[in-house]
Amino acid sequence: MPRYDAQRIEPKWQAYWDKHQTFRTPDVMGLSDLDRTRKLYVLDMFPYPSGSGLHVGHPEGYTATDIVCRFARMQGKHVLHPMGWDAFGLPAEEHAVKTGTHPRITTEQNINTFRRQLKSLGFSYDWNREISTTDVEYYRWTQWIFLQVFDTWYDPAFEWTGKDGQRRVGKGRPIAELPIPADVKAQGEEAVRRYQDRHRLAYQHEAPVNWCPALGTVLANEEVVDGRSERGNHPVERVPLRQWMLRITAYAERLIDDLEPLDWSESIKILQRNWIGRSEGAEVDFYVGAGAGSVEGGMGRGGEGGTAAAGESSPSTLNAQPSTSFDAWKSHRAANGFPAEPGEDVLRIYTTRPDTLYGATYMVIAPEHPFVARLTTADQKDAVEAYCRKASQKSDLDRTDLAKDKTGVFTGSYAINPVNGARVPVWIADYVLISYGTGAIMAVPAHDLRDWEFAVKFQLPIIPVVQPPAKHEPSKEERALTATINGEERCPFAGEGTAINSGRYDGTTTLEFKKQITAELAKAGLGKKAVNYRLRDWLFSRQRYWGEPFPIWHELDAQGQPTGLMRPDKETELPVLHPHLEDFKPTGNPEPMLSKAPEDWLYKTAADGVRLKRETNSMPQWAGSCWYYLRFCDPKNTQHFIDPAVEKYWLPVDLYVGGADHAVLHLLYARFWHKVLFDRGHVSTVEPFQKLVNQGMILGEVEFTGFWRGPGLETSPEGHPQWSTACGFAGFVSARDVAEKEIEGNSVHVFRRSGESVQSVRVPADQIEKKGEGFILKAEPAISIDARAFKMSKSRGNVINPDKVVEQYGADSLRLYEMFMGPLEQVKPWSMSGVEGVFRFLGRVWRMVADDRADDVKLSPAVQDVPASEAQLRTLHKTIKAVTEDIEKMSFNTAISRMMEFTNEISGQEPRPKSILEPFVLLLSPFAPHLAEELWELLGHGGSLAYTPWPRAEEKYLVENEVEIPVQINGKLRAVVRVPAGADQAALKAAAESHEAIAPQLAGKTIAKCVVVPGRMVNFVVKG
RNA sequence: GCCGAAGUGGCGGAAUGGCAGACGCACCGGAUUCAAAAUCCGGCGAGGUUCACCCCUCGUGUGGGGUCGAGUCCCACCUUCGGCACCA
Repeated sequence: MPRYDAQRIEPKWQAYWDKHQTFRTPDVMGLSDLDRTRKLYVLDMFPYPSGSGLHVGHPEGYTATDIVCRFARMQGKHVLHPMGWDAFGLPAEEHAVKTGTHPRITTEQNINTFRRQLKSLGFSYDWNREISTTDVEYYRWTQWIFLQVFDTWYDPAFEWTGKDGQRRVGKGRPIAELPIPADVKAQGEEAVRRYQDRHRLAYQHEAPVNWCPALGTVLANEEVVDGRSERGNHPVERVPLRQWMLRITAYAERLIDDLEPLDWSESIKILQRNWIGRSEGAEVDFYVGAGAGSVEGGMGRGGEGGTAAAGESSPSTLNAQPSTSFDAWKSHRAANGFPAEPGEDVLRIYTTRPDTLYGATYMVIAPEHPFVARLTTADQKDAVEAYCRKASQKSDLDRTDLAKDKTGVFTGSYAINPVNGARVPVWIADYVLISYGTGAIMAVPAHDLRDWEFAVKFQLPIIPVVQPPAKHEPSKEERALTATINGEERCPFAGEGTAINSGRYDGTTTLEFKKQITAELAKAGLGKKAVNYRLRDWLFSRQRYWGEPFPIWHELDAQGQPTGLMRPDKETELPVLHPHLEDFKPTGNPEPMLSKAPEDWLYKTAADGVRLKRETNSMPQWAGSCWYYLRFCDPKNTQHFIDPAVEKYWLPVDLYVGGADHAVLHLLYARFWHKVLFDRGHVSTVEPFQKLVNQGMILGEVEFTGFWRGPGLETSPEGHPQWSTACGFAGFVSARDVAEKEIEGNSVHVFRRSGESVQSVRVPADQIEKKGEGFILKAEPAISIDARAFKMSKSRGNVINPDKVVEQYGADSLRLYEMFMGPLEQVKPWSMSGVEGVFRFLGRVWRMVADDRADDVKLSPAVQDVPASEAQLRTLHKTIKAVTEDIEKMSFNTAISRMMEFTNEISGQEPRPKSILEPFVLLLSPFAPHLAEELWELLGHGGSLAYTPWPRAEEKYLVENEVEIPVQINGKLRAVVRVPAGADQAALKAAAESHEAIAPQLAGKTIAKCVVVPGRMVNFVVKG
């Protein structure tokens, strides 16, 4: 009695594909046909093999790509479809801390679980190409690429033609080609090396890390929540540490520009553009002199005495007499131009509104700005130091969270506005970030909301310099900042208009003003046009064990201290393996884990006698995922990271599918590395991923939540309060009377009327009905209930385990259900009865072909070698056409409905011609490959159908003799007429007019107009 | 706050500007069965009308606008979800 038995069929075909290497991609070298129009590279975002195994979210994207690949193979495409593991990362290391198990062992176990699970779903990966970022032979090349980045500097002015044949400006060039200024060269070899190091795309920089003293370890950003450790809720400090940075900002412009032609959704492109955050404006130097006082001749350095001089300045008097040293400085600038480095006598600021320079009434520098000490006068010293200390302890989050309240402190010093010679006080405030622009701003309170807020709080002068357009209404935010100044209600204006109080520029429009003043400042050597990015350089080091070690050595002096000079490992010395560690306990200080390595790993003496210490930071998890798509093309190559001919054939990835959570960082980082490799001639395309699709998240089953006041609840075995009918209904309050509140970081529900807190409880669906907009309790219709699907999480207990689904319904059902749920890119809730539904469909397909009453597997007696009827052929070819088009559009849910329609129609018929069932099985095969293979075999074919040509929809079977055409009167449907398929306008109109339901309605009325669309519809517009 | 996506039956969803609700789930009725499971057939937006077949009105978040005709296009707003959030 063989029913549809997924448990029998699926392992059988998985073993068959394995044994026959059905999905093995032939090597490019062995291909006679290198026609690139035939190649298709389809890539899934490879998973992090976590200890909890596969999640139902994974097979969603993986099934979609698998369908595309199986479909493409049957259309004769040469498909590359690999899978691997993004296996470095924290959890394995944390497990090691707890149990002492080496992360490599944990990782291997997890990978084995993932591989088994993926194989059980029947994906057509070429498992010969499986790679893990933790493989020694893989990260050897990750380290190699790092060395390429290390060996590169960015020349923004370089004009060249890339491997793609395009002419462009700006190139990552070998460090050996970096021009060395004569004065640097004169200082000797060491100075040259340090100069080069400053220009590399991989460079070192002091940056704060999250150091948690209680845990004795450095934490990743995602392990820090609200300034405390996620684990244990201990305080986290920000301590500066030497870090590796990658100069991604050098590529910001190209990362924006090259986005344009890609086949990505516009919203992802916008997300990336916003992340890069390009802004255009000007850099302007404000003179602070040798302490903003007087300067005798030349451009003397500030020095120790500088701050004292500033202290002598009179307090905030705008438009005071410019000092003579300011004049001297200006003429020096006019003669020599705007210097690349600002020097010590000026504060360099960045602004997008150079047109508001006349309204600058003070300046602000970030607490970390290098000029803080210099500009602080003796009497302000204590206040400034206290402020900066406090600021350094705040995390970025604290600084932004406290946005409502501006803080700051006056340095005691003044700067001089280059456009009008006004003396403006210099303040320190943490609303200015050291990491953006120059870390210093000119404040124009009249036209900047933040500056306004600050100026109001500290009573600094506000000078309007932009006249709003005549019918300007202040925006919401502007109005919110309304303040009483000198007895007058005023608010800031951040928009564009015409200049006032701006000397000879009065009357100029904002746009024109910007252009003019930028040009004039440039001519006077006081400023220049500048572009800034919100994007920061990429902090590329972690203090972990389970990441790629850096192939870098630090030179040590006689005392064993690092000199700051570095030596990369030679290519032939790669890979740099992990040192052996006995235990994985944290170091107990902010030093990286690898500093616990044995001496012989940490130190060596170079041939020239210099003592060297290894870099002890490790690379972030992003590193391995930045280039895996390249390695998949040539995973076993021991000579190159990828063979150039292979790269040229397969790249770019034609379709890349993954979660939207990687829409920004992973894609940006990978694109950046790809561009560096392109500039250095290692890859032939500018972009790695031609088409990108983000699958939507799968949520848990819909839950109904009620709110309960007072006692009377039961307790679940896990100890959570629980409701059942036995509790009655008296304790419920309406969901619409409940508000969500944050109390000490936890969200709690409170009853609006009394403020008392209430319990949220799950209510079974059978207690609920729909009323109007929402849901209510059947028993208590006044009580409204929340209905929502939540993200799957262990704590909520709504996680669906794919293994269980496969066990109960089979992989084909899981695959089909995930595709049938709705559009791939949409967020959608899980529903077990939906799985049941597609399972029943597969059962119907089975019975349409196989005899489920026989004792062994054989064809249904209704399936016969008889010619198909016209109607059957039309059904088949309509289905072929629709399914084919839907797969091409990646509209898998509608493709499946089409196949259901076919089955509904054909399965009841007898006899069922083999000739229409066979093509149908082929249509089904990308979606439910195991069942399709089994039925294909049953229909008398040997071997796999994986390379059988895809059925073609033939037009001749699609034409209908008669069609139904809707007839409307005044746009409302009134009848349907049957007419011959090719009926022209006149015939259609005639048929419509004479229709028994229409004729009486037209009688005696004037037909004002008649719209006839052949093959579509007829509409009479009548009067009277 | 800014940017993006989306609001269609009880639920998931379908509809090149042309018959709204395909397909599936849930539910209801029937057949089969000793009975059940499984399976098969039928019904299923709301309201009205009718013995019945039929037919009519309303209906795609809200309000407006264009069109012979709008779920689809335009304007304004509301709600939900995602991202960013002192970036000068």
